[in-house]
Amino acid sequence: MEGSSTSSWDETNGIKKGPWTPEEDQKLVNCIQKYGHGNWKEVSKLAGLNRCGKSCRLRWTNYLRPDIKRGTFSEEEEQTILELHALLGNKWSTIASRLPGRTDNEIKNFWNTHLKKKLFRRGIDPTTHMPRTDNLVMNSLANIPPDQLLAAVNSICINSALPCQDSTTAIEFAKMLYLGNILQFLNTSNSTHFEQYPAPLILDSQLEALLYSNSTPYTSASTSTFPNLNVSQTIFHPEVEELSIKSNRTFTQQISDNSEYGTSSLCNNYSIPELVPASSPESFTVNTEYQTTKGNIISPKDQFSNSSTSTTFDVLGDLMDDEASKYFWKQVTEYVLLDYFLHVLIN
DNA sequence: AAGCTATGCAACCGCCTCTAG
DNA sequence: ACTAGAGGCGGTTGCATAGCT
Repeated sequence: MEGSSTSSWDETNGIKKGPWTPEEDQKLVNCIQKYGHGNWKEVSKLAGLNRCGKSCRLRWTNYLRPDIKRGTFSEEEEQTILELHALLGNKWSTIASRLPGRTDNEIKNFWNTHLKKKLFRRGIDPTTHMPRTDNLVMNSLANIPPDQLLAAVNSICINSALPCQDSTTAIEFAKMLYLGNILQFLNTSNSTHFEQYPAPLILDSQLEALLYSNSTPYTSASTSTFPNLNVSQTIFHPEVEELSIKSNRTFTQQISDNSEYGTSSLCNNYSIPELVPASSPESFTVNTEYQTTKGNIISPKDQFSNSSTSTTFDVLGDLMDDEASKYFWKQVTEYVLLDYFLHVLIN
């Protein structure tokens, strides 16, 4: 940045603006070493700089000051910023006063470019430092007639290993689906594995409005038909860092002999079959089990009496045409979502 | 290799507060 | 008590560069 020749001039005052040159820096440093910096307008004049006092002050405090610590923030510094921000909000100068050698501008930039995104990915609202599930959409679920919610959630979970039995479970499940959608939305830009399959879910406009405006009430299931819960077009993204599943799991496939269908690709702990439209596999089965954080191996049926460790996906038709392909991936998607949510419940 | 996009960060802008006259 | 100017602060912009297609 410095040394660039893109500086501009303030037409009205004949004051130079833009990036500082090394010569200007040297003049400013020499002047401050000689006279100090009581009056910035005076500093600018004494240094022979065509800069306003404000610009000189900023250059000194944010860049030239000898006690500035440059380079990446340490873990401790990061933690301090997080704690102080939770306490103080965007009081950058106050936060900077607790971090020797760091400027408010540097901390502000670090927050906006790194920490905010990090918190968001962890499912934490960077403004309130509270879990992001505590929002209007979550609360609005309680206003949807229980029977409609139950029906809607189970229509999404069709063929899944985990049908909801009551509206309370349905609400909890809907919340988790929603959370999954948010996480998936935040990470679609990194997805390469599924790019050949139906487009990943982008949050629909109504949901997006709820997220960012916090003003549109979620009306009713009958008119909205659960746009935010429409996971049928979603390919869940298993590469999400925060979702990295710590448990060991195995996905095995049972494939008919004449099928070319069955090459696999490993994504974190998931082994998901690649779609190779060729001869028709009749079905394949996913077997899964879970390891808790305490190391116990359990199966879904230990948690939900009607669940199974094994789910079979049927493939429609003789050929994997577009419709069959979509149907197939819909099932896989739902299963992977369920798999993750179950993991969350267990752990 | 060239063009495009995303990211990081220095610097600016506008508003607020403080203080000297 | 009032006012003008300087300093301080948080938000925003725009440029340089890295990474990707």
